[in-house]
Amino acid sequence: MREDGTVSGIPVRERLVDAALDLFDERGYEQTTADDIADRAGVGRTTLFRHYRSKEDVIFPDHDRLVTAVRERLATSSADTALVAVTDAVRLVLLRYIEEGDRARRRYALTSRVAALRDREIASVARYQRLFREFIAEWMGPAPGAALRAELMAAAVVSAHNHVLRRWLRRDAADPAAELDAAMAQVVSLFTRPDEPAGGGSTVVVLRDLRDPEYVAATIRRALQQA
Amino acid sequence: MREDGTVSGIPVRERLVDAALDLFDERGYEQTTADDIADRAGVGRTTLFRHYRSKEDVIFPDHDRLVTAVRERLATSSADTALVAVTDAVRLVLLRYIEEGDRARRRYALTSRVAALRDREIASVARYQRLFREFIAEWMGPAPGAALRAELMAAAVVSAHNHVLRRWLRRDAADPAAELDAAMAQVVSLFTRPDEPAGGGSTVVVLRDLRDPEYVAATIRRALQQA
DNA sequence: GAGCGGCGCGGTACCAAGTACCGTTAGGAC
DNA sequence: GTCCTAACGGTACTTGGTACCGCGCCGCTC
Repeated sequence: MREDGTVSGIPVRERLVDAALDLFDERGYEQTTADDIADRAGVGRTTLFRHYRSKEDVIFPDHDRLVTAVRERLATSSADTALVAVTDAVRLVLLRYIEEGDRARRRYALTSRVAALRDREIASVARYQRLFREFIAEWMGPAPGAALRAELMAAAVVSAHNHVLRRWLRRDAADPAAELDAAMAQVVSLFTRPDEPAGGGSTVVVLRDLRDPEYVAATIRRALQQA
Repeated sequence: MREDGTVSGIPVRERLVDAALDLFDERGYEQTTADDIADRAGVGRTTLFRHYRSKEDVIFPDHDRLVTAVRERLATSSADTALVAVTDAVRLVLLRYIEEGDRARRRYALTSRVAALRDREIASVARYQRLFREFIAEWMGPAPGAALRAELMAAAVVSAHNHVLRRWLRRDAADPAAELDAAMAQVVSLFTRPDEPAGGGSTVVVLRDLRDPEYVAATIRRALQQA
């Protein structure tokens, strides 16, 4: 208990987020000033800007740390496991949003209504996309056309993420992690096809439905012998 | 000739753009105030905000009109010519940038340095992407998985555009229109393949380098047993 | 207990973007 | 000339964001 009357042991940062979300819902984003948020949280305006760089930042997750986590996950991968690393990394982001639960959904409602917040969210996503683009480009190597393929694939990766995330936010996805895996499998299958020079001698096999493993193995043998 | 000394018959909007670009180069974006820009253009600050919604807007193209042009181009298409319309529409955007010539390159240099301007550019691109997503989704119809495919394809379309545009901005593209056509052909070929539903129990295996077929077969067995 | 140093906080003052409003002036129609 | 419109400039205001200073609390040491 403090002498200013605020009884809660809730940290200042959390109180600010709650205050901001409540006020944005009540009056709208533009109609809410930084003073309003600070007042409701029971702190001074200075304190708000000490904890968050801007009024928008209050309701957004800590993208800096998440980007770092993604970068680190990508870094711990060899050429063999590159696509696994990408899938893991993008799942990292999705799970972080899901952990937020209701807060993520309230933010989604806001970003749907307020252009400034939507732009902000998009800019954040672009940072992830850039990370994936650089990683995939390095993985693909300097082959002709690889730069474009890397850019397309990175865009597809974050789009797959966004697609599943939005479905979860709208409560249309019962098992978002599984949906993300499926979406990522589709992305991977899109960009790793045997037709073109698919980079440096990669072998891609796509099989419809689950078949007898021995049949699969035989198919693989044939495919490899053709290559 | 006017009595305030400004001799030029150059329109106010153009003078403002030139003034802004010059000042951003000289002092940097943040170090340049709206007053500075207006002063150099020989107008009042009020006039600046009459012509442009914000300080950033001064150096960006009129995306509102371009978005409208893209929407109109997309609207005049049947199901048969949908992909042609998409290619035409995205070429429309590329050509508009190219028309700007040096101005587009100066803006590119700025967006590379200034985060606020980069975010702004990204937000603009997102609007085109949304347009393409909605158009492609409608074209693909309500088939299962179409929403995701539309999202992926829209992302690929704008990524292809951005890739070629950046190459032209860096003077790496001699014939940007041709490069865009090639990139768009690649995008279209990516998303119009006969194999299809990669979601319904398909198994995708990617192996880097050519290895012993028996090793590959063993890997496949393991993968299938996990599934 | 007395001193002390760091840390989180609040207050004030300031800057710059953007808005609202009002008065002025140039230029065309009649 | 007169009236009307449209574009411009100036002033004042709101608000996000920064810089700076001073205060109180806490734990530490002596």
